[in-house]
Amino acid sequence: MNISAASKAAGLPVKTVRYYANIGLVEAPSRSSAGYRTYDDTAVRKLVFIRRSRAFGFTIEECRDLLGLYQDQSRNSAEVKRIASKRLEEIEEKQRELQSLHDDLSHLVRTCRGDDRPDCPIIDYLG
Amino acid sequence: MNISAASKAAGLPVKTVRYYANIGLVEAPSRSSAGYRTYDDTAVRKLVFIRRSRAFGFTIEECRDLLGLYQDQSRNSAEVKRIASKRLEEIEEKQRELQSLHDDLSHLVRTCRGDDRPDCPIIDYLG
DNA sequence: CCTTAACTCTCCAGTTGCGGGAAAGATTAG
DNA sequence: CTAATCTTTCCCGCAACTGGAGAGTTAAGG
Repeated sequence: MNISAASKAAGLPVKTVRYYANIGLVEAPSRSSAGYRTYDDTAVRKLVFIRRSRAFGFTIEECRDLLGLYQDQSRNSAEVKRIASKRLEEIEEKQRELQSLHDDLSHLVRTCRGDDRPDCPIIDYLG
Repeated sequence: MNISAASKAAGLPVKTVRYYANIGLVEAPSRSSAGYRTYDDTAVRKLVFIRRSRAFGFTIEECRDLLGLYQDQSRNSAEVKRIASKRLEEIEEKQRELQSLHDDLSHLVRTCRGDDRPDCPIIDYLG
């Protein structure tokens, strides 16, 4: 499988697939005689794993750890849970932050008339 | 006022104050004979305005626009409202995204035993 | 067999919004 | 007078890619 086939199978851009090997997140693929990267199903499965991990917002370093656990048949699920819980707390923190921003900004937007006059509670709030 | 006094008054790091002038977000401050930047209350007010705008998550370019409107006595509040509404929609989009991630990830975390055995619904989901 | 399109390679630069740190000059306190 | 504390400019680094240049490779069609 060449890189574009692997990228389609994994659901990742070609550039990203190369990038993940460059930073050592996945092992460097073997090469054809012309120097083309060749991928097998195992490599694609790892890429899919990373794509799904990234979709949860795990950092590359966290993906590295998760991928290690994925491949470790003697892993402790506690370690996986620890990493996931940490991410969950970050998500909850971000949610609180966004909720606060939303409350404030939506109030301002509602009270702004939005016409051709200069009076504006949004500007008043910011200034 | 030297830069550190202005930075304290504005609630922004010194580096950030310099950065905002470098990218032309605020006008370049006048200089003392030794080349030190000097700030007045007007300059500080603009920096505060930017800090508050940034706190809402407006990009630097949006801050540039908002600052222009702030200083434009003949502005239309409609323009301000348009920019703020756009940001509000982004916030809401992000909230939906985070809610979805939260639902999925919290479910996985709840169902993972988190012990010394390898079985793990989180890994199963990602793999 | 030849052309041409599509694919792949490496390398470098840019993105956003700053932060860190070096080296050099200015100012202030004691 | 000296030491500490500013301040300056400059350049690098972060996260996680993305875009593009320039060069080589391969597959399809005529």
